[in-house]
Amino acid sequence: MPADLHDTITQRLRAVGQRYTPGRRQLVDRLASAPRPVTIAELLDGGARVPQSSAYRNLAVLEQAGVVHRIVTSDDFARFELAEDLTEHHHHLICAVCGGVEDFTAPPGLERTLLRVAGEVAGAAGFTTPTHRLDLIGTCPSCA
Amino acid sequence: MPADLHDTITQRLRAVGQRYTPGRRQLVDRLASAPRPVTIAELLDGGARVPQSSAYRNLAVLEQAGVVHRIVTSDDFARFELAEDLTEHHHHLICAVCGGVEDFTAPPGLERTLLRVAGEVAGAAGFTTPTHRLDLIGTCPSCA
DNA sequence: TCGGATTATGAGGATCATTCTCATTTCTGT
DNA sequence: ACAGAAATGAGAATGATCCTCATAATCCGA
Repeated sequence: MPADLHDTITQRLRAVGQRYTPGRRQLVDRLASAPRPVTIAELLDGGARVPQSSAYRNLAVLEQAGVVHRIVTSDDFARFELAEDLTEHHHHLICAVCGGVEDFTAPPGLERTLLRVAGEVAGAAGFTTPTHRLDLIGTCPSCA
Repeated sequence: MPADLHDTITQRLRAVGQRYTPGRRQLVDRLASAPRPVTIAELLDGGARVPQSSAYRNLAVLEQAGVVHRIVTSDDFARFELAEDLTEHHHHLICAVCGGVEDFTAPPGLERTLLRVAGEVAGAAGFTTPTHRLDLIGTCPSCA
């Protein structure tokens, strides 16, 4: 968590004509301190009073600014995390039963290969600014 | 597309106590002939009359039987494709703007590495029967 | 092959995460 | 401080998805 995290976020919000308000900062703090992607329900329940409509609206704004990333699994709840370039590159281990998500980091060799292949394949299909997402799907211990 | 595709599907449905009815077969045929994952809306619009509630129910049944796979992107529409072991192992190129999905196959070397890493990471986290999903995220030509 | 039990179908209604509306509050620049 | 613009929050509206239930199709034993 860089010391200038909030400065970086301020800049990104400015770039899309948005302010870094207290409510948005509160959301960012929650996401930064969570060890895994967080659902809206978790944000609303977890202590601090965050109005539902503001949470949705501000997460959408933060997503547009490239500050947060929305993750959709097979359950009905979207999950949010800080954008990778604000934390560190990682991937997800997803439970096919309950939709739960865990973080993990891949070995450097695999990442290198992924980066190269992503560029090649995306280029061939005419896609621009490619990034990649690697999910491992299985059954988590509590659903086994 | 194996000649015994429908036999295989019949067996998988039987295994979960379900029948391979004409309506379900129609859905499978649609998915088998599509070059990319298909949305419910595309299934409903595309010529043949498929009642909405039956489409949802039967796709859920086929998913439980391991015959079809549900793909969720950032837009509001779930997409469906035949399970990988009924077609061939492949991955997806997803447009971050419109949510559109294209298929692609990864080089064998990358697949080998992915398989190994998936087993290692999932095992360490206590996840069972791991599989992997590699998505390349970018902007498609029509959204660029 | 026939009848009865079981399962699938389809039309419409219900659900619920998400998004929108709008009156009020807060911020920014002067 | 002030005017204009943007953000907030409570509640209503939206819409993809799922459920209900009466009808129709299928299976199976005799």
